[in-house]
Amino acid sequence: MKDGMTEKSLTGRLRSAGLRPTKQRIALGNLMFEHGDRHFTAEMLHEEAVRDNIPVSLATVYNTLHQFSGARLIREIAVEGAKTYFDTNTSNHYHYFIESEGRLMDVEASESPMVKTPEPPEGYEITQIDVLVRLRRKTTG
Amino acid sequence: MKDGMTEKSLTGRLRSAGLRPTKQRIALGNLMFEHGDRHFTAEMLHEEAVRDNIPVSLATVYNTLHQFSGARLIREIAVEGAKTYFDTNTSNHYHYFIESEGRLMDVEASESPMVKTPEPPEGYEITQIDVLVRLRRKTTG
DNA sequence: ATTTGTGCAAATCGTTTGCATCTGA
DNA sequence: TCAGATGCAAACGATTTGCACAAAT
Repeated sequence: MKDGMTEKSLTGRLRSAGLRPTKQRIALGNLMFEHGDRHFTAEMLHEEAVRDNIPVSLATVYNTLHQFSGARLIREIAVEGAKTYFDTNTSNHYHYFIESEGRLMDVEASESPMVKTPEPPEGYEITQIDVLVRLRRKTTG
Repeated sequence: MKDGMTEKSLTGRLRSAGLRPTKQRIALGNLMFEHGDRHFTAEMLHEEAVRDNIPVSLATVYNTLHQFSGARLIREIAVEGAKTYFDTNTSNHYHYFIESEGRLMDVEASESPMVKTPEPPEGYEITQIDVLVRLRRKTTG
């Protein structure tokens, strides 16, 4: 809403991906992208949409997230448990995960662990390297 | 079966963890540990047990895996999707994951990516760093 | 008009739980 | 004996699916 350009380029990116720019996809896209880099689950995004009076079903949120993921507009992050997280930052970067809060954060580039790409086994190539730095609240003392 | 020592020390390790060395736990422990480092899901281990005529329910397999995990005899690996993987190698090491096959492998120590521990955010401490190297079959050509 | 997307509810999948029964110290 | 373990089936939570209805080109 705050920025016509954002909406226009989102529409264009959807079309390039062969996705019709529907009300729901535009609205969800705006929610995802208008506040910078974000990490969320399908359920979180759905609740946010509902709070914003965007009529959209959870099934459509899942569809949209997977379609956006396929179009490389966002990416999935493997954490664990049942929940799947999504990230609007598709560039190469790593994550902190605070287990007790179920919260994901980007590792700042300056703090980013240096990962030397290993030699993959014969016949295979590396598609991606995920680094998850697990955190817990420091016990005072 | 092949080695009395293995079974004896497993019994001991179970006792130390406050776990009674029951038929099922011993049998599952032997399955897990007798072939060196292994990666598996609860369901894989259950099927293997059934094939070996070890009477054990899937619920008990889950219980056992979590108890062993709590006792640091094995560890969980976050991959993604619903499935949880377990690893008999509890030392610090990283993994390859072949998505198309759902298969996990250890990254050989010599090939291990060098990860520089990042500075955690204020008030938090790092409990673990997971590195998952995603692979796909190389297309010939 | 035709194709694609959406919403609902039911179905699925991995995992967990409640509870009656069994087992090991 | 009896606390702890097991097995079954029902319960669960996240995600997916089938299908009738609605919206986009």
